[in-house]
Amino acid sequence: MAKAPTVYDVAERAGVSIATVSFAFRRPEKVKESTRELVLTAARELGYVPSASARGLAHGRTRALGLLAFEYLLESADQPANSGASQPDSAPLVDPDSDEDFRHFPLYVDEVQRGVELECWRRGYALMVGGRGHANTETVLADIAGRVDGLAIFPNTVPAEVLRRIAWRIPVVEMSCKSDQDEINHVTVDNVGGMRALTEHLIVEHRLRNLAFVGDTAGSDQAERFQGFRAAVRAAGLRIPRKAIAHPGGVIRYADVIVGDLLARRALPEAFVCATDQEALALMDALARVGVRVPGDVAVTGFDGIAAGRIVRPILTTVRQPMELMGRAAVDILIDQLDRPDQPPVSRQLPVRIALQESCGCQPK
Amino acid sequence: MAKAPTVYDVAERAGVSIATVSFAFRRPEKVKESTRELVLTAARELGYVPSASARGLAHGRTRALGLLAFEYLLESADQPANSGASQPDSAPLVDPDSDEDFRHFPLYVDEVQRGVELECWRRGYALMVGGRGHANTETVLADIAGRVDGLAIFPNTVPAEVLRRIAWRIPVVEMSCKSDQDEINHVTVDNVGGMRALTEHLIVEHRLRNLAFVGDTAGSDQAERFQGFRAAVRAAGLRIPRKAIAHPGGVIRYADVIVGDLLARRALPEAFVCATDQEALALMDALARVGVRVPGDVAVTGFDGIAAGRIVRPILTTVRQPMELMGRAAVDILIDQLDRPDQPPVSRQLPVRIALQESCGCQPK
DNA sequence: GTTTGAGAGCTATGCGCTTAGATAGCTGGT
DNA sequence: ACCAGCTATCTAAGCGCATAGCTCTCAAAC
Repeated sequence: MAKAPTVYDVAERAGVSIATVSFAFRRPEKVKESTRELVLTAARELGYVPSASARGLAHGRTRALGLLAFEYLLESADQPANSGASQPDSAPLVDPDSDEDFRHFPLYVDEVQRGVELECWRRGYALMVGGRGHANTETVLADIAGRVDGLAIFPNTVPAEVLRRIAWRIPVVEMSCKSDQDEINHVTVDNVGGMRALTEHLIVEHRLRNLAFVGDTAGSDQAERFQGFRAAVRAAGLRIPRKAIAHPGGVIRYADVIVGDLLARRALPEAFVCATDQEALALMDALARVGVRVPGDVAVTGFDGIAAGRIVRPILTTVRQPMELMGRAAVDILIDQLDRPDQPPVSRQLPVRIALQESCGCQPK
Repeated sequence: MAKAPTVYDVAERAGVSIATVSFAFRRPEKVKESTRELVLTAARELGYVPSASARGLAHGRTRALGLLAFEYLLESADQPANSGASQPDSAPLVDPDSDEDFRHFPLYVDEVQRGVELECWRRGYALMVGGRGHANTETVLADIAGRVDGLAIFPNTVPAEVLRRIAWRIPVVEMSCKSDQDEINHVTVDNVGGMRALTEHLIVEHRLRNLAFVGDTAGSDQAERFQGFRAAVRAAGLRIPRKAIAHPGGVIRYADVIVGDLLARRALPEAFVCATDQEALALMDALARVGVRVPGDVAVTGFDGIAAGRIVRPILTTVRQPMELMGRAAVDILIDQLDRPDQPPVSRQLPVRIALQESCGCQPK
């Protein structure tokens, strides 16, 4: 790799000062047309590419936003780059059926991330995505935060304390509902309303009486969904479950245990209303393994609207979040705060949609 | 936003020099444990976050890689951030069936991108993703290139000339088959072998004789697939189609026209072997609209293995690329070149797998 | 008692760019 | 002939960090 040419090289070649070179790129109107041509030509000939580091340092702005990705699946993230590449010349293998891949991607966060990307580009920003990798979250976060003008993060990925320190310097937007009073921006969806409407559907249309809520309710979004569920159950005059069905190790990993336990206690409800699609899918798998039919024996619903829910049979009934829109809204808020600093933190709520499919007993199409 | 504290602020507070602050972070072994504590405490209290711009400038390395995203769908990318967010308090709408979203995401490139991300993080790099937005490709590319230590790009997104200039400064890897002799790295899949195997399947298992290849064959990957198709057809002693079925405006957009034309000429083949999944899906839609049944009247196959192919009925038979792996391999190559400069360009080919599903006439499961 | 050498920390410089303010070259009015 | 008012360009001062090379301290070695 040759040493990269700098403004100095371009300036020398074009016979102007470095200031003119800089202006030729950033303030075309401040430079006479002819000299601008001169500079640009010299730059092209030398293969000059301005250093964003230097610009960021001098200007104080990087024109990049950051996103701390949510790493839901560290196991898979740890696979080395060359696994599977061992037999480059072997005959192609026939692989009749595998939807396993789509169980892991794209998830909720991936679609939100896409929204973040698209909006960043539309607004002329670059996007820096960071992930945990092997380092601890705080290190990675600082790494990203040091490179960008604003930061978007997924819920429950960063300690509030750390977040506050960063929000003190650059705008930060969290893509989840607001927890307590914080000085961070938020993009949320209508968790309560969505889950309430879905639950009402089960009660009114499918005449189900014995509904169970499944999922970890620690996250604030999940808690809101549980709240929406209870509101619907209460409004229908049904018995309100004290608590959600869950497992300390996570519903997804221990779906079999949960199902086995309910079966043993002959306590299978008429419907499993799950806090997330992923939990619903894991539960449907577990139910299938022990021969419980969905939706015949029991209805199952999710929340999010991930692609995997459309691939499985029965298709998952769920509440679809406007994921791309959430990402876009987050970026919109960040850029807004950059353009007009010292604004109070914003909280923007987006609507959701109910997607009635097969797993609740509906016959779509 | 308060002004961000710098090494100077931290140094002053900790009562040391800025060099010590810097060392405390980057070369922990060079400062005494106690002073390191002192510095880190001061840093934490001030909310110090090192500026990556400054570090990049001083050190010459950014520890970030770049990816120029492929923007297959500029229309959708142009939607503003607040569309749809207008009625935040309205009741959730019921939306019985919509898989439209998954027609656009995730596509082939999105899954590759995910591989790039995961591998970057695993290796301790951040990833800068750039997209066209409104600016022209060259501008955006320079913007990204100026920020990173290495660059990954999708095929046919950047003029070779521009690429060469950048590759002269930082390692570049293109995720497609190598076109001519160029000095950039490549990650490829076995386009020829995969398409040949799939075509053979149609000929041998389904006893089809009249096969048509559909798709733009300008891209080098697509050309290889066409080549694999012809090889299989020739080996079976069948008539080799002179050229692929295509349309100047793109198969995807003009699938209806193509189908209408074939129908009018009564020239419907027994199988449409498409160069990409997206083209296959567009074709299947067009066929459905005019009442041609798949796979009853005609078989259809794709290439890529995108999620949307699993969502439609019939499920699309296709050749699955190891997309995540491609992304990982690209990063692997880049980091390798960074660690050991002045190596010759690499080209790594990955194997593919045939996914036999419903659209070719198979009965999976 | 003097010398050596190994820490431990500091000084000083430069990375490549932006930009405020200085300067030089014109035009046109008086 | 002189000055005001432009315009086009330049000079110079950082931006925040990394690091080579230096200084200082103190203990071990002679």
